[in-house]
Amino acid sequence: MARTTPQTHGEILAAAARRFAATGYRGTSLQDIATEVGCSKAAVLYHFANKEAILTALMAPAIEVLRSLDDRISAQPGPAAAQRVAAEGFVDLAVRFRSEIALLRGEFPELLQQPVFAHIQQISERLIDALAGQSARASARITALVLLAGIAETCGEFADVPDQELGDALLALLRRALEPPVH
Amino acid sequence: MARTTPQTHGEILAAAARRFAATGYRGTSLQDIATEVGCSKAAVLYHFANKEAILTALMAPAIEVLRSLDDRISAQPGPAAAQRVAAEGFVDLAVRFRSEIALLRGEFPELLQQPVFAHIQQISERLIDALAGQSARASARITALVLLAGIAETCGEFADVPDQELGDALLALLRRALEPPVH
DNA sequence: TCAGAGACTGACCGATCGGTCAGATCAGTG
DNA sequence: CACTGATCTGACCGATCGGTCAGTCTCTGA
Repeated sequence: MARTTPQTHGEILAAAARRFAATGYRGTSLQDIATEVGCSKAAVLYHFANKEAILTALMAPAIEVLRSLDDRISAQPGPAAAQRVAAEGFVDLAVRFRSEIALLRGEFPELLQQPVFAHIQQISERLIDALAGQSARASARITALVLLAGIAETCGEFADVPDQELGDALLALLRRALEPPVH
Repeated sequence: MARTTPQTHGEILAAAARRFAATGYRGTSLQDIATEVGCSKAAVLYHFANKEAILTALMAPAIEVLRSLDDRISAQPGPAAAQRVAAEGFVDLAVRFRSEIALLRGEFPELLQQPVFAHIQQISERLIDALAGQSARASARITALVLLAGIAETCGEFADVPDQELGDALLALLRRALEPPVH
């Protein structure tokens, strides 16, 4: 059963992604991942310090893109421009990283409290502000939060829809649904 | 420590609702609930057959309303009427039972597979069909799913918003966002 | 007075969790 | 040949999980 290939690291990541997507982060044990890879649980923990490190490695690229989107939104001159950039950027992120986002499905609240995702919560609040057109109206904030959560929660379901089509549908939805900023 | 009052049943339900809302169903242990009530874990299991029975008792009223909404939608003469009834009925349900729905946050996928919620999955698929105007277009189905999931996932966050205001905002959002049925 | 029912407790069970550890295997290097 | 470092294993750890069980306490009605 000894594996001579040192590519186990990548195999573990791929297996973990499949299991997390199927049964969630909490619902997946290290033994589940090890079984899927075909190695021992100890081998998994040889390549990764702990279970959280596996999730971190899987989410790192998406988090980096989210961070840069946050910077771009902050650099916009006004609420209207910020809303447009936020909508387009978030849809692009959701489409490109839908499989990664799907890993977090239903566990956003708990997972966001882990130190790795410490900044994400603040970023998502700024994202909601931008989508709501910096408006303090309750309806604008409700709309923004529903759309943000809805897209994040469901984008993983559309694995069979082409990027272009999914992106167009989501962007059209945001354009119809978001309330224009008061000026 | 012996409690002479036989109202523990209700206290357990209330405590479980608080804990489930705070840390989710999986993230709440029977011991957590018992500690919150101020009794032993065995006492909790004296009043309820098992952990799932507590969740079932908490969700029963909301499930009953969802079932009747499903019936009302099926009785509509055409896609346009069905879409309108589905939108209004779902918003009403989300607003009235937002605290109950919040208990399931992030655990819909796993919880829906439990026998208690066996029918819910089919009902929610019919709900999506109705909201999508019975359309087979991908964009219509994407829109319906995003809105349904977004509302279900977030309605618990607006505990401080009055029913009327929340309902108006959500219904207005649905009216703006949903694609009209093809006829 | 006392039997019995309802309410409840503490101790315990097997299973599973994330994680540790000593050691085995093996390829490469001098 | 000896040695080293990377890879991996099986056995094990303490903690926690949902759930069981025998027995205790209190109240009530005959």
